[in-house]
Amino acid sequence: MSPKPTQNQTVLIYPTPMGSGLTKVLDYLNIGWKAVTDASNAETLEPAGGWSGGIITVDGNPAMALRLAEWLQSRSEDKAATLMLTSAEALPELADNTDLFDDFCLTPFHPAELEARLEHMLRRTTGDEESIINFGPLSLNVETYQAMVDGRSLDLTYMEYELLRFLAASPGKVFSREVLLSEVWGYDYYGGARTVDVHIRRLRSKLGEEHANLISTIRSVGYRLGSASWGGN
Amino acid sequence: MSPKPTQNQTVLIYPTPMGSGLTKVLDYLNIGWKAVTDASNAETLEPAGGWSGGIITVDGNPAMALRLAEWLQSRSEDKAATLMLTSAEALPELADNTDLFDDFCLTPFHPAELEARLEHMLRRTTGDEESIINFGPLSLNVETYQAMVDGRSLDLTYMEYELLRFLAASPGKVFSREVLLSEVWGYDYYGGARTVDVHIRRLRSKLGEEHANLISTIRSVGYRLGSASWGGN
DNA sequence: TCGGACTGTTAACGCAGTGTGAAACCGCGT
DNA sequence: ACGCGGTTTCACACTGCGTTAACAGTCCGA
Repeated sequence: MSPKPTQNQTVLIYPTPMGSGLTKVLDYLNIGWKAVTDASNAETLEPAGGWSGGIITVDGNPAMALRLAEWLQSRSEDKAATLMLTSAEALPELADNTDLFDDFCLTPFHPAELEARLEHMLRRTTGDEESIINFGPLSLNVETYQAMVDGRSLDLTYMEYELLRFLAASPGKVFSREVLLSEVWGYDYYGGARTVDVHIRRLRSKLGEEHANLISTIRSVGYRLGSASWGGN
Repeated sequence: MSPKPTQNQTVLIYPTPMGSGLTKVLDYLNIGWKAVTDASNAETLEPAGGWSGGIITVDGNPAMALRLAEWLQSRSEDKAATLMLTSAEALPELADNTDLFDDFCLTPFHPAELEARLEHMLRRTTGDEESIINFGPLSLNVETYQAMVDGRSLDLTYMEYELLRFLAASPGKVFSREVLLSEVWGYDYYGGARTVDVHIRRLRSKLGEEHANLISTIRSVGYRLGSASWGGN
């Protein structure tokens, strides 16, 4: 979909401090990161949307590294994207725990290699799934009934979700209250037009102050997803 | 399928002649191989069971290497196990065709690295008939009908197991009660929708207080495996 | 044949979600 | 400045949905 996904992902780094080579690659790929010292630390530092993946160095403290990998694996419900950094000497350590990570990279690494592995891995887990509607910072997963803004997951009720989904299906297009009532609520629904207003309001408030304007009001016409600057269809 | 594949597998090697380092690793892992010169050659040399995978060197003739990888990919219906050998210079060439292979290894390679990658890859493709479904702290062994949470084994009844397995097969996806009834109970089952609720409840209670929220309710839609928010809630 | 485990049904209950009215608020034209 | 139609916001009542517990039927092994 989006050519260069505005990386809202944050990967876990172990240990701290991290190598400068790693920093450069992550910066270049525009991947957010946080370095942690152990599992409990990883828990407290966990970003709102959860860890997108992890880059864990084995050498130094293999036991802790493996424990972290395991924790990360069990933590994330969808497939965890974990990459292990290891010297050739520590490789056998990994060979026995091949199910704790997705990929590994020998140190010292060639930046291009790490880059390629990271891109490959993150693309994989970001999952080019279908049935995902994206619109600006908004992202609706129709299968899982989950909604996100800026990587922060929203907790929407049924009607709110349906309404937002309908609007997002035709971004930029304006819908009158009558149309919304008949399309979202049901063809034979008979109710006051206030109903729509209130649901729009609840949506806006859940979107947060900063994104409330994602839904714009067209006075005496109806509502629309997207601000005026967005070219509709 | 095959629990421990007594290596009857044959992997495709390109180009010929191959490096002696590669030979050693393959011999050590007891993996059969045949070296080919091009795609048509690969077709005539193809073993009875088909290629189990490929190890393709990019440098020298990148175009042919990519063509071979593509051929191999299209040849095997399940995911082809293709490993590319490449120098750091030729890496960008690969980065644009990331869907043509499974993994790559920089040359000159450390034998232990190649060994680890091959094992990981081959285990993945041959043994990917993993009869174990993992989801967060949950783990279902389909063959033995055992379920575990946090390493603690659950004893589930038949229906409970079937239901949980169905949910775990598509983690995160929401299923309506009707779908669950028809998919889990049977195509022509006619019963109250409450039946699903009750089984969900029994599952939750067996999962224990701490993990009851593994199954989340989507009001007026259905149920889903996975907590409401992707990270902490 | 009996008994226990598994499965499905029913009904009561609590509550989140939803809809409604009214009041405050705003933009816009006169 | 004023007033009007429309919109936002709030509080409240109600409905429908999910949860839960208890019960009845069924299957299967001892």
